[in-house]
Amino acid sequence: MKRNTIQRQAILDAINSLANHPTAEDVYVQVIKTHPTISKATVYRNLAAAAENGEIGTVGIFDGAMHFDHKKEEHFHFFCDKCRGFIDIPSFDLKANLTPFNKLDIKKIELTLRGLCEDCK
Amino acid sequence: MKRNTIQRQAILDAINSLANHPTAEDVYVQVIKTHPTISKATVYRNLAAAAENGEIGTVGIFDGAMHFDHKKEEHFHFFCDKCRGFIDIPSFDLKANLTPFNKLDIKKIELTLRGLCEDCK
DNA sequence: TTAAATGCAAACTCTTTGCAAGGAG
DNA sequence: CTCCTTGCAAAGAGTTTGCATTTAA
Repeated sequence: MKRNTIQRQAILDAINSLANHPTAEDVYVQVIKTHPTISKATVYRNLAAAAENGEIGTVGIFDGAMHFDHKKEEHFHFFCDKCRGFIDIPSFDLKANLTPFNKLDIKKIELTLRGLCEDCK
Repeated sequence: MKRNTIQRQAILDAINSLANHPTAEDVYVQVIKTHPTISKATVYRNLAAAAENGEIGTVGIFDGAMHFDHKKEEHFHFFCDKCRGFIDIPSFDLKANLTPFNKLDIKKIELTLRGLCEDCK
């Protein structure tokens, strides 16, 4: 049975207020501003559980660390190889291109574009 | 000036003979069959250099470790969440969907589908 | 009351790095 | 003869886990 702890709420608030694509470390740094005694393990545990439940999304591992996403709906990402930031790309339909693979049970689509963003190019 | 060492050649041979999407560990295990004294650090260094040069590709981090790819041409991947294996998906054109983002300098497209493969579903 | 969640520290895995020795060009 | 590359071992980073304690329900 999942419990509504102060820590859990603070972590979800943090990921929403960042509205970024933060790592566990980013979330931790944000949370300790208001809850200075929280443990980093609690941040990891809650982020993993929230991602599992679909309460938050995961972007993937960039620069060595998993990045989480406050948006739950399917969308794609552009990752700038220079400033290391993300830009959201709205989801579009790929099904027509995947009909030859209709034997596969596709549950999730992860599309990441890499290159240089407008400011960095 | 890049040198043609025995180790470098053995590592490239290994990734081609595996023809999989092996991790550095997988490549190491393959290489020590014929070169038992090679160091794992050498495997990591050569894989990183080869990926940098475009001699090999990278698939991304799955199950905690980077997976490399003997194929250099752009293509996509399906990753089975049960058997943890990859299936190659031929590249298809996404440009039409990305015209609203033509300010971005897109250098690489990484598309990973996740779900269950034919055998696992 | 009681089982789930926390905090802490240690452990774990993958990867990188410093340095002396080896080897390709 | 150079200096790039290797092997080794240690370090590093991100993440997970064991366990006693706390706390939500």
